[in-house]
Amino acid sequence: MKIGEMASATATNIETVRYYEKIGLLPPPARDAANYRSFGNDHLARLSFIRRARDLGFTLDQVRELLDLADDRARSCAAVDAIASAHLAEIDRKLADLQALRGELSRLIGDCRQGTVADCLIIETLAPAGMGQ
Amino acid sequence: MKIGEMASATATNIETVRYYEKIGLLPPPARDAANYRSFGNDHLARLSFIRRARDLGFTLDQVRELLDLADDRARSCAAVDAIASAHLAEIDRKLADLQALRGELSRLIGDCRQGTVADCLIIETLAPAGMGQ
DNA sequence: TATGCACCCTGTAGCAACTACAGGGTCAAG
DNA sequence: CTTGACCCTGTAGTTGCTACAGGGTGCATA
Repeated sequence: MKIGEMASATATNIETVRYYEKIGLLPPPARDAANYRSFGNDHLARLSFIRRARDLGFTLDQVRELLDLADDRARSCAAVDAIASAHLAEIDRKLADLQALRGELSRLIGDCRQGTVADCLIIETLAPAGMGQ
Repeated sequence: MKIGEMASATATNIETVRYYEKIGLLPPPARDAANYRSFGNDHLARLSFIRRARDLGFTLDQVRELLDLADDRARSCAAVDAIASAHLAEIDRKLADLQALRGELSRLIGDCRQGTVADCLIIETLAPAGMGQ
């Protein structure tokens, strides 16, 4: 199939497919007479894998590792589990950060009295004492 | 004060200070005889403002808007509130995404039987039916 | 006096993971 | 024969920095 077909089959941008090829995540496909890329089902499967892993928030480097591991069917699954667990820990860290942020920000907004900037508590919180007058 | 002093006073990288100047977030300071930047308290206050806003997750464009608003002390605080509220909504969106992701990923990891890759459920979930054998 | 060290300067390239052109070729339909 | 939908390569832009390379300044010490 041509690049447009494979891209839309995986809800991927055409440029992104070419980008994955360029960075070695997708092997270079055969070319037809017009020099158009000609992908097979193996490419489609690999691209689907990449997309799913990306949707789960894995980095491209992690995807690369997962793809390598997936190719070695006899190997222990432990390495796969390690990558996924590391990723989960990272997500938990981000969640905690974001939740703390949300708390601070919503407290700030809740305090807003809708007056002028001069006594805006949001600005006041951001500005160090004495700034701007 | 020189750049190093201001940077350490605000827990900012020296390069970041120069970067903020370059993109117009900090006004260019005076220079001394050796062409070193010479910052005043107004610069320090402005940089503190920027850092606090960044710590709250505002983008540099939002910080720029907030700084503009903060300078206009008579203006209504509503515009400030709008920026902060938009940011809060964005954080909530990210939180929801991340929580959904976390759920999927932890379910995946919980299912792992620690066998070989051939019957690894993580790989199986990522790979489309029939890939890799 | 030399020299070592901490500090400063400019300018450019790199990171992640794409996205968006510019400038061109190919192919089938009307 | 031209219009439109595709495809190609290659480069530059995005966000918010960070990391050099290659140089200058200023003070203390041997």
